[in-house]
Amino acid sequence: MSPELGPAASAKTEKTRLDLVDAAKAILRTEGFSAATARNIAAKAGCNQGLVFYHFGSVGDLLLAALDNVSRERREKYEEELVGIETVGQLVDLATRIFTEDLDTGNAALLVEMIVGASAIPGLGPKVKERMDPWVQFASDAIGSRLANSPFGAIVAAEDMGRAIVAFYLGLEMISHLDGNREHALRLFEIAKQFSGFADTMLAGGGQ
Amino acid sequence: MSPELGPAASAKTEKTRLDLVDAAKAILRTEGFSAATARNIAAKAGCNQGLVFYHFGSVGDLLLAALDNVSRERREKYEEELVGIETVGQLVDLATRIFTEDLDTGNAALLVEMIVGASAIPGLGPKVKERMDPWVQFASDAIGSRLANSPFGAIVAAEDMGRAIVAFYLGLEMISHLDGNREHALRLFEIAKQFSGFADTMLAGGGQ
DNA sequence: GTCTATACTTGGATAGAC
DNA sequence: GTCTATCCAAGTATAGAC
Repeated sequence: MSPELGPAASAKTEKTRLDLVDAAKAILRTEGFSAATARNIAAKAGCNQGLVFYHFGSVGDLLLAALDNVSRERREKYEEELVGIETVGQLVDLATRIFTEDLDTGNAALLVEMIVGASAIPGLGPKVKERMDPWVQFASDAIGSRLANSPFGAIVAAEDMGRAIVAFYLGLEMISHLDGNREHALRLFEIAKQFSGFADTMLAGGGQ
Repeated sequence: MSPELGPAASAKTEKTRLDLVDAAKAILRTEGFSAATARNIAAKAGCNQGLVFYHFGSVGDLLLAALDNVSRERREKYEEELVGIETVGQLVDLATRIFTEDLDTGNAALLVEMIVGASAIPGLGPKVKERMDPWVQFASDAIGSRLANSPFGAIVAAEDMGRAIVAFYLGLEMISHLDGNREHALRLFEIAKQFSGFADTMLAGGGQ
């Protein structure tokens, strides 16, 4: 049989690509942008450094592929979890779960590293921004549809609120990361939970 | 006259040190951590690259000196502005002014760059953290003394609130920087201002 | 104290063998 | 498609002349 370009052959090269993406994700999560070099990533993927450039063209493009991968995974998962959420209390619970998970897996760190690290590679900034917008949108949608008819909705646009939430999320990751302590951040979610009861009361009274 | 180690001689070397610190600040503010190399900084300071190591020992220590310098400047300035602040509305006004200024001067960017970039240099993280703590403290003090007697004060510890504010501040800088637009962030402060009237009413009623 | 020169290291990227 | 070898650029840091 002649060497095929069929499923078997492409499956192997696809594995290499996936290994590289996974390795890039792992390094961004645990060691940060500055450690995400072609050599480091390839070593973790168990393949040669040159393959980064063969498959992705540049280190920057591999990192973008890693960011895309994480974004897709998270989006699918959390959009599923969003259905059925009614009260502000439930929304805060979901936000707490998302944040805790992203903090522990390192997904939040990956996001921060890519946003801040983007300035190190010319032209990377706008591409990272494109990939961040869906997250602001997700937060806006999650909150907006539930507060539009409330007193809050009259004052704050959903998009502004979504941006505020994402900003808070990113900032909390930075601080938690810096002092190596997630408890401070998690306590803030407990406080939000306490206020959510108050918010639900207002929504029940002031809604449509 | 023999070459003195007195005021004239030390004044010149002091100028070199200051030039290096100023250059480091400028580069961190406008080009970020990854561009803050000994060569870049020395070029901007108009002196030789080797002087970075002569005066500061390493690039990391020069960057810490730059961070110290910015922290001191800001602290002196803003503590002065804090006296006489009574209402939550005034507090929000001050916060807006601080944030706007830090955004436009690049001080907020410098802070973010140092926090995130710290992981690139072994041992830098804890030293940056030491220099961040006063900022959380400043925010805690500013808010804590004014809300301690309110319904909020019963639920939220001043330190938690200070951390939340700093996290929000850092996150807003990241997002504003990424999409090159400060208007979105500033709109959130306008919203906070609208709510501050509500808060002041509650404080007037609920406080001693 | 400041400069030039240089040693050493690391990282992006490509060429060419297999 | 994957590997080895290599080029080139940039960065930290030091030695030694001035």
